[in-house]
Formats: sequence, C-alpha cells, structure tokens
Amino acid sequence: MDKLLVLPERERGVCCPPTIKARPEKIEQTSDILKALADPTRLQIALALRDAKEPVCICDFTATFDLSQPTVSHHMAKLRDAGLVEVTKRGIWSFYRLAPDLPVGTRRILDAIA
Amino acid sequence: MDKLLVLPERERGVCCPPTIKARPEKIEQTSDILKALADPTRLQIALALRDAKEPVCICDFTATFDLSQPTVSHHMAKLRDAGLVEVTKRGIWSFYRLAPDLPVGTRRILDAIA
DNA sequence: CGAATCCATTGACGTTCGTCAATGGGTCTG
DNA sequence: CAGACCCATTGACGAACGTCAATGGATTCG
Repeated sequence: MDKLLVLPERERGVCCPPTIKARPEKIEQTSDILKALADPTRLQIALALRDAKEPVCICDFTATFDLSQPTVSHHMAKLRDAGLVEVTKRGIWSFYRLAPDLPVGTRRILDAIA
Repeated sequence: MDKLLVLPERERGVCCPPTIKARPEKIEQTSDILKALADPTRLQIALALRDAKEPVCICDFTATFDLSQPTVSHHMAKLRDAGLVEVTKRGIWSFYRLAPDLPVGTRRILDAIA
C-alpha cells in the first residue's frame, strides 16, 4: 500500500529552485562529520567509543581490526580532526573516548546509528 | 565541568579487543548510507527531498546548484544506487522523492540531521 | 643503558571521488 | 519533421582516500 504519488505540473523552460534551508557553512560542517563516519573501520571505532564506559586503548583497536597499526592510527587521526574523538595519554598508551563536548547535532547523528 | 576521566589500568603487551556488536554486513551497509550523504551537494538534495511534500524535478536542482547538469545527475545516481531516492518520469521531467520504503535505520539517520 | 612496547608521521601506491565537456536518447511544440 | 528541452551516460582529469612499509619518538622494564 503505497502513498498516492502526485507529480507536480510543470511548464517547459521554467524551474523552481527549492529554497535550501540550511546555511552553507552548516551543510559543509555536517557533511564533514558524515565523511568521518563513512568508513567501515571508523564507524566501528566511533560506535565502540560511543558505547564504551571507559576510554579505550588504541592497542585494542589495532588488535581488533585486520589492518596495520599505521592505518588504525590514521583513522583515529581523522576522527580526531573531525572533533569526534579525544585522546589522553598515559605511559605508553593512548586512550580514546568520544569528545565529551560533542555538538548536539553531531550527537544526534551518532545516536541515530544502530 | 567535565566528567571525571578514569583511565583503565593496563598491562604491557596485553590487549583487550573490544567486542564489535554490529554484524560486518550491517556496518558495511550503514557506512554506504553515510557515504552517500557525505557530500555537500548530495546532503542538500537529500534534505530537500526529506522536507518536500511533492516529488522534486531534477531541473530544479540543476538550477539551484552551481554545478553542471551531468554532475547533478551523477549525484542523483549515487543517491539512487544507495536506495535513498526514487525517480518517476513524466514527459521530459524526472521527479525525485525519498524512497517511501526506507529502512528504519536509514530513516533514523536522515531524521537526525539538522 | 638496551630492549621492548606503543603510537604518530612520512612517503608511496592504487583506487575512488567530484567535476566537466561531449554525446545521445527521449519528449514535447511549432 | 525540425528544433528545443530534459536528462543519463561516457570519458577524462586532478584531488582525496585507504592502505602499507619504514621510520622515529616516547615510555617502561630488566
């Protein structure tokens, strides 16, 4: 049972540009967040951190994924650059957690993911 | 006022791979959706369609963005391939709308975006 | 100190991406 | 039919991406 599909009437040669509600800056910023999450490895890292009670050691991630250590480090850097994640060092270890001051919009997106 | 940050104790040479909850297939599928949305142009298109009451003519999008017609068409194809969007033709026009049978997970992500 | 561990950075390589110009098919109007 | 309009596809190109090997800094243990 699909909703009735009504196609608008049109006139040749006339276009009705839809008004874009969001500011270009906001759009750019949101798509940057999505870019940061749009990779299987980074998505799993982000979700793991979202659900973790404690900061997670990077060594645990390098042990989890079938990827080289530099690659995991590279993905972490991308998440860091996007402001999604924060690092705290202790001894030889680097512990990562979700940025505690995440913008609400970002948080909403993160929470929307299964 | 930040939450108290407690770093876990660690033992050298021992890692505790975090259990990844989501199935690999689900992760791949979700990151594909995110990839489709992780471009400013496609994000604006998707949001415009999400908020539109009627299907929107592609000609209106080509008139909106400072991009060539093939580029807009290319972005639409990506949204189509991701299953986010459906097309209906009428005369010379192609009208796009959000796929009416969008998976709940996908819908949640879309609704989470400002 | 010397060895081991953890991790970030650099450089390189193939792949994917975003973009455009050119082309062609489909549809309507005169 | 001829021309105008709409739109998808193709091919090309530079930029960005994901990956790894190699390197080096920092820290800890013996």
